[in-house]
Amino acid sequence: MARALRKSTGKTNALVVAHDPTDRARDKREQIMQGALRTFLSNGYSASMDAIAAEAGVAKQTLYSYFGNKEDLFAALMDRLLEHFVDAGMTPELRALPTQPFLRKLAQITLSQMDDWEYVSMLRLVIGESARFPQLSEVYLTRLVSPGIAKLTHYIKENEELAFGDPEAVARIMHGSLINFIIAQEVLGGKHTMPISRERIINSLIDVILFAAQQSAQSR
Amino acid sequence: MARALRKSTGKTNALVVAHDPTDRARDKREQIMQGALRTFLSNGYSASMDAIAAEAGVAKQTLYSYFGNKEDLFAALMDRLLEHFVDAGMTPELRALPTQPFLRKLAQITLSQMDDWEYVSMLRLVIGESARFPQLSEVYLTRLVSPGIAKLTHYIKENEELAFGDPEAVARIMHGSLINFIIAQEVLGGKHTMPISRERIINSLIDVILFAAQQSAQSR
DNA sequence: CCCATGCTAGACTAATTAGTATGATTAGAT
DNA sequence: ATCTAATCATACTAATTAGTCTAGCATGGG
Repeated sequence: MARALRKSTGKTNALVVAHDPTDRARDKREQIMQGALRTFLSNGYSASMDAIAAEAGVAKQTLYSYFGNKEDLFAALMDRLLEHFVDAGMTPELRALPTQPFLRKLAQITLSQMDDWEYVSMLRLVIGESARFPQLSEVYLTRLVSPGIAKLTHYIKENEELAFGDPEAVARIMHGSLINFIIAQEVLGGKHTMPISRERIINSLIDVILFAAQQSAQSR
Repeated sequence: MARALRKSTGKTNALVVAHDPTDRARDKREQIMQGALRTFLSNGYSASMDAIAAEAGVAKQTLYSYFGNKEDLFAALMDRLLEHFVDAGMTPELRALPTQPFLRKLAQITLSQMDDWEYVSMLRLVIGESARFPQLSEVYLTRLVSPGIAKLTHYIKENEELAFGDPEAVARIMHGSLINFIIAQEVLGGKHTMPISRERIINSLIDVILFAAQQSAQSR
């Protein structure tokens, strides 16, 4: 990407946002990505370039001057989108909580993504296009899923209240049950067909994990 | 579907399978559906009618004489496919097993679907097309997921070794963690990116559930 | 003031696609 | 043998699509 190094050297226009050529390009690029994001997330990869240009409020030619072709645009977009969802999680203050509140908070944060239309659409897109774009799935797994599981695994290992024989497997089970809840309820519309509150899922998950941990500790 | 009631009244050809007009139509229909199935599962709904006709070894016109249009064909197909996966499960001999072997067997059966290309492709398709064909997701949830969870919930309720406060939530967690394992490992290709054996998942899931059940029973 | 650059609008190409039409071929029923 | 109905191969229409091209417009830097 031809991004010059120089920063803006002097602005002229007071009303409009400053427009260094570099800034200008960055803004256009951003504008395109916003429009493309909405369009792809709404319509899948089959969204037309005309529709994207219209949604972005940009000439079709401009799309092609910023991104060589549809696939490049899609790839760049999904890359950025996934980056955006990379879990900041496992913050120090979260880590400082006692086990039960920690697990509850973690589950709540995970499930709060259900309310994010972009996240839900992204999930559908990643799964739906996983045959055509295996690379996309791979990035999703590598950037989002794997680190999340790794952190949870590490937490379980470090926490002597959670003495499981196979921390990684337990982490995957916890994480998986939550992600699948999002898929069933939001992606597939289960909230209409077979609804259940997320509190019930969270409570039972925590109960099961903590009870099992106690028993596991006892039986060693 | 114009299926005449009369059965075949006399066969002539010894080599070729008997061809009552009715049987003939049923065979053609079957032939079309087989081809359409492979094509849709490989390429998603964007599979072309020409490709389907070719794969089925049938003239395109014949597709349209059996199914009014692409969407009808797709709907009929997915309907039948989902029907095919409706869980026979929870057989009497399974039910007769002690709790631990029962849960293990149930999990094994669920995860054995990972090895079925049709099942994995169906999952991808149902999720991927859930925005364009919400009806498809609904049928999937109603026919496959809901009954499975209901049966497991019922089993938990009836089994005094599994005294959970919220059997349905626990059933959903168990089921969800297994389905998500299939999605992550097979649909998204996690078996290459972040592999883990299904035994570890099954063992940990059973451990967690049984330990939690013991503790739950103790603490009441 | 002028010019370079990026943008726009819209026409255009070539390919693909759902669905239709046609005329030939086949095969079972009488 | 002949009639009928299904099927086939193929060509066609109309719509859509990715990607290109062109000519004009805007704007900020000199």
